[in-house]
Amino acid sequence: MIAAKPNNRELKRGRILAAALKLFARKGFEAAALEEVARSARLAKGTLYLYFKDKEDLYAQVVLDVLDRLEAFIAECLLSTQGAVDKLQGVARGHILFFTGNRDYFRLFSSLLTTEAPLVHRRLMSPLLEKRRRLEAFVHELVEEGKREGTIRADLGTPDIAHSFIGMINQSVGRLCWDNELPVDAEQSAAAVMTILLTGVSSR
Amino acid sequence: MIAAKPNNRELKRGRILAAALKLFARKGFEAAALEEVARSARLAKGTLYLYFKDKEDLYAQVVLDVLDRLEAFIAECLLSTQGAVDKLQGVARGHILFFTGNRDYFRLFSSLLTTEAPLVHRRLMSPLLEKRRRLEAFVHELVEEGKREGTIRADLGTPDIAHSFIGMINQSVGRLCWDNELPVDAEQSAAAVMTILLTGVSSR
Amino acid sequence: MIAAKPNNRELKRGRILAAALKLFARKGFEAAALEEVARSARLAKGTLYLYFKDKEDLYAQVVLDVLDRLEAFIAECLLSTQGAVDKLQGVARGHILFFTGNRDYFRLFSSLLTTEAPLVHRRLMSPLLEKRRRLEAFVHELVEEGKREGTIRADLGTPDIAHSFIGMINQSVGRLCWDNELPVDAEQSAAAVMTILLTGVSSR
Amino acid sequence: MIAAKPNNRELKRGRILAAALKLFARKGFEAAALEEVARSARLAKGTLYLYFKDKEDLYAQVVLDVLDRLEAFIAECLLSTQGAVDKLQGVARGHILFFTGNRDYFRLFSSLLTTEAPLVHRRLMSPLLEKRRRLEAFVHELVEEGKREGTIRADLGTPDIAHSFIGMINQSVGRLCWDNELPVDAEQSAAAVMTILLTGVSSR
DNA sequence: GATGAATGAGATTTCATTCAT
DNA sequence: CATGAATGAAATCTCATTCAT
Repeated sequence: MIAAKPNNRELKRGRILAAALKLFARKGFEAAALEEVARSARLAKGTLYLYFKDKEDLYAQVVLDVLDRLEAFIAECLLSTQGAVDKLQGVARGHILFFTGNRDYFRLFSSLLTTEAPLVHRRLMSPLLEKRRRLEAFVHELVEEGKREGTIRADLGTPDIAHSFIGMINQSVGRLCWDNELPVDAEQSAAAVMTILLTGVSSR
Repeated sequence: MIAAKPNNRELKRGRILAAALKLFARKGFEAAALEEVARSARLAKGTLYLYFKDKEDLYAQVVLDVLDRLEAFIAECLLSTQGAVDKLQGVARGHILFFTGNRDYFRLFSSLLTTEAPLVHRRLMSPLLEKRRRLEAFVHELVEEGKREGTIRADLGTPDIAHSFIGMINQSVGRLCWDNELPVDAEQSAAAVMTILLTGVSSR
Repeated sequence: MIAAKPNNRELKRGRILAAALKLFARKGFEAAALEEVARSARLAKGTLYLYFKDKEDLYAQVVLDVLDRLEAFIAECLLSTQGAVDKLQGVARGHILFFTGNRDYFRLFSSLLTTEAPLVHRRLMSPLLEKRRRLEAFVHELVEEGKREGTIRADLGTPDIAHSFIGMINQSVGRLCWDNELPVDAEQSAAAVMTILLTGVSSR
Repeated sequence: MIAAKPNNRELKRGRILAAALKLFARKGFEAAALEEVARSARLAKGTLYLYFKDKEDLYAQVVLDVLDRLEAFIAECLLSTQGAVDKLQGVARGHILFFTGNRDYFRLFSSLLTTEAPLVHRRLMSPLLEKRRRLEAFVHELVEEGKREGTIRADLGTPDIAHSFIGMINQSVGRLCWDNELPVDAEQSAAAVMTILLTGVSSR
């Protein structure tokens, strides 16, 4: 009984986040109207302000929420992996599965890089960028691990390798998310990325 | 005297495009205010409408302008190249040089993928997407050429290779454009991308 | 308490309609500024849009409102009339009383015929024209009734008679509404119209 | 040769007046754009201001021009008439012919009564109202003449008769101008008006 | 005289945010 | 806690008018 109230609050907060995600992802920060977020969450407009300070705060929370889910999902994908290369493939599979599983996640993530408006307020954005950086740092680590294991070439710069990997995954995800007609086969896509990353495309 | 007028007109049109590029790139389509574009171009608000039908038209022209420059620049970078691999490196160098030369170009280009609002009006966006598709098609062609030459492995899917290449370049450009402190060495960056793409990161 | 809210809403809607009527009547559709309507209704500009979709919608509602009142008023004027001629006189008295009672009604009604701008949007105007047509149709009916009764000459075209009657009333109303100094005696004016209509002005 | 220049000026002034008439009549004073007037007159926008002080002045001149034509046309219609009743029929015929001959004349004339915007500036509108009043005064005179001749009943008020007549004509003209499908038979319409006016519609 | 580019005031409309209930 | 009516700042776009050429 005592637990019911907070649960209720969490429930509504979740409804708002879900509604806001959909709208921010599809229309962008500026064009998304809080009116519609509220309607979609079956709440009154004014109620949003009981859960979030303002529009930017709501946006930040939505993004943080998605980043949390991404991190958790990736972690789960890595549970039964062994070795740096296997883990990298897990990261690739994880990303592809996560984003193709809900394309709004991807749209939001993409716009994260470009929307400058909320970026102005660094205090809000810094935790977001923090999170993003941690994901990148994790890939860095895996590459380093691979080098130590001897499975990854030591003569290439770790940042170069890490960014190549991330770029290939992003593109892969992007292709699957934008082209609606493509059948999504995360396993196959992750495998293709790993093959090219590991062995290169040169015929020798 | 007769030549002065059209020159003048082109001049002002250029001022508007430059001002708009800066703003659209930094704030996005929605958040960019025409008032500020006008002020930045040292013209009155209403004057913009003598050169562009409305905000969307202005946006479209800005993007078309940038895409034209990109295409021309890439073409120039490919003049003295020989063979598919060489040309791919030229494309990589071209992209990196072009976007790091003016970071607003990159910001605009990124937002092109995410901004949904103007996408609604397909008539405006279709030529833009057309142009983007042509760039991708060109990379596809180069990969095929490489396969025919025997310099690129035939056992990998052309789309997989092409998208990996594009993803790596984008990430490379993105890194250079977002991290202000990085010294930009397009030559070195393009070389790193090509090395990884061609020979892979596996130690075997 | 529960009843207070809807009442309040209706009250404000009425304030807006009244303010808009005054302005549309005096300045016409284009020249009337919503800013002034809002000020006159003691509301903020944006509040108008909680009650009406846009300016055209507001205009349409104002006109519909006036037409409703006119119809109701005429109906009331006909309650104790007997026979076609008596009813026609009732219609004349009703019109004259209604329009001279609030000259803005007349101004709005006049502009209804001439303003082209909102006419473009037929969906809005069609119900208005519908209403106007019904009033005309009613006069037609009365004339037919008079012919059947034998009180109105059967050798004249019903449309000619009806339009003459309407024209005479309109002019009468117009004269009373435009010339401010004229004392308004609806009874006398209606009687004069009916005398001329019935017996003509020829000395034989 | 000396006459050519002023002719040229008169020619252009005429083109502007014609273009403005069309636009003012169809869109009303506010909605008519001088840009379009200029284009339709095959002149530059700024040139209009060499012929007219401002938009209101142009509007006033257009209306004066139409009123002049109307007066001249009516005068012509009265050349071979004899007696008050005959002259009144001439006036009716004249009006109907004039306005149905160019419906823009009618639309402008109608809007003259309702548009308040230019009315504010009385100095401009007073000559217009002056002209309108003269036409009404002329009808008054004819009615008085008829009374003196013994062809028109002396027991009815002259203003009542005059306004009835004018109202009937206006309605007649309006019907013919608004209903596009009606065949315009000025002769027949004028005759119907005169019959009803003279003999009334009562069966006794 | 003629032009048409430039101006900027002003109009409509949207929407984040507040607050009385 | 929840509501949603109200606000008013801000944005886009139009157009009468001016003025250098």
